[in-house]
Amino acid sequence: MAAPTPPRRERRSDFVQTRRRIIAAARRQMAERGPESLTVSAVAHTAGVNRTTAYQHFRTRDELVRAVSEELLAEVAGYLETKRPIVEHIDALADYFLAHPELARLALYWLLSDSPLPRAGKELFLHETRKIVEGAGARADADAEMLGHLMMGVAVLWPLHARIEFEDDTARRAATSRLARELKRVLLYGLLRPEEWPRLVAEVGAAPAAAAARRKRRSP
Amino acid sequence: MAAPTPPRRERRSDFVQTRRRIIAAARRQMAERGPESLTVSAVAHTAGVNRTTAYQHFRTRDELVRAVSEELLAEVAGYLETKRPIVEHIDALADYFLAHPELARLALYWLLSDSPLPRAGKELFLHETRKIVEGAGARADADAEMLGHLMMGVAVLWPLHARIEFEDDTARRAATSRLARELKRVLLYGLLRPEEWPRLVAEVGAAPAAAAARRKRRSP
DNA sequence: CGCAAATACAACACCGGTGTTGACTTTACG
DNA sequence: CGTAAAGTCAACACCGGTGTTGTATTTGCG
Repeated sequence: MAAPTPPRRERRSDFVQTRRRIIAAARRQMAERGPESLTVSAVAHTAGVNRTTAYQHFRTRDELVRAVSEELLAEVAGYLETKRPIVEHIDALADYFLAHPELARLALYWLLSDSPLPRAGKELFLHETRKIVEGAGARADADAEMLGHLMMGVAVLWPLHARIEFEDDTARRAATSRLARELKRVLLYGLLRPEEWPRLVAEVGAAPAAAAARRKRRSP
Repeated sequence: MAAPTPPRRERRSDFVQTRRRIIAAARRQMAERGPESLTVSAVAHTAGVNRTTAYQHFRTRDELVRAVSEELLAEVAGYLETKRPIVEHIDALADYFLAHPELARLALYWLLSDSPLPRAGKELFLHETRKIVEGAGARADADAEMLGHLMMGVAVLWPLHARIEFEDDTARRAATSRLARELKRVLLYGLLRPEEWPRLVAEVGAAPAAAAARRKRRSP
């Protein structure tokens, strides 16, 4: 009576491997054309698996998309863990996003169709900019959340754009490091010479105090 | 012999007006769900017009999308004409993009499916950042093209994101002006305090000479 | 061996779109 | 009035997807 379900033997190895193959194919397809246009038929085909087999692993198309999404999200979270503070790994991050257009397409998909997961993804991102702004190295009057949106814009759009703009991977990576450099430059020094734009300065306020001041105030 | 085509009378007024209605409906639909998911059926329906009538104006779905796209592109070009230098109209621009999510969706559509028009749209945008960088008010070592990509990212993503994030228009506009302020702030002063990030400074180079120097060199 | 899980395959019902066609109605204008 | 353009309508062929079902086939393991 201990086990009303007799220990059913399972051919786990194959099952798991097939599932992996399906997810991998789905992932490739999501990288190429986005989750919206993922079709179970195509996924099954490129996975070298019958369509009905795919339906045995994922009851609906949507379930498949969600499975891939969750896998991706976990991966990114894990990756970000290893990169602190991220401002010192901008190049690595840029390369990472460039190498994983599925992320960009997924983010877009989320953005365009308000599903439950997007919050998690966005928070993952904003969390990082908040840490920077709240740290000692940033200017005092920065707006972490809005800064996050600035960053998110590039992070999402660039990988997709680069794929189209540059044929070979070498050129893509070169352009990406150019972008990363400009990002770093802007973060450090800004773009405009304040003395030439008095009207802007009036709107934003004069050169701000440093965030470091806060820390110093705490432990003088 | 002057007129081999006898002056065919045309009921222009209705024809033109119907066409307008169809385009307007298509535009609304593109703003809501993007050009990919535009369907002639839905457009005809919301235009209060029979589906076959729509097909009399635009032979294919694609032709309809292209017509709307061209109209939009022309509009943006016209709008940008009136806003020089654009850095002094960042709020107006932000509001404009926020009010026209069709643009963002179209840009995305272009970005994701390398069609012929995108170049024109992207160039329209990069043209503006180039003018800024080449003007006297920018720092000397800015990379106009890459800067353009930074800007394009927000310009495209923010309107879509704001639509989802904020229910009412007031909140949307408030958040947008917050974003605009942060953008201006970053452009003027950057985000990071260089003295706290020696490694970044080493990568990018020290505080750069001003672009104005170039001008002064030319006419001392 | 023999069982059961994992997979394959074909057929089906269903959906929502595209683009076409032919016959009908409305309406402005010469 | 008569004509032709503009629009309506219903029906059709076609496509490519989804999800289901019933019947095979392979394969690992007790």
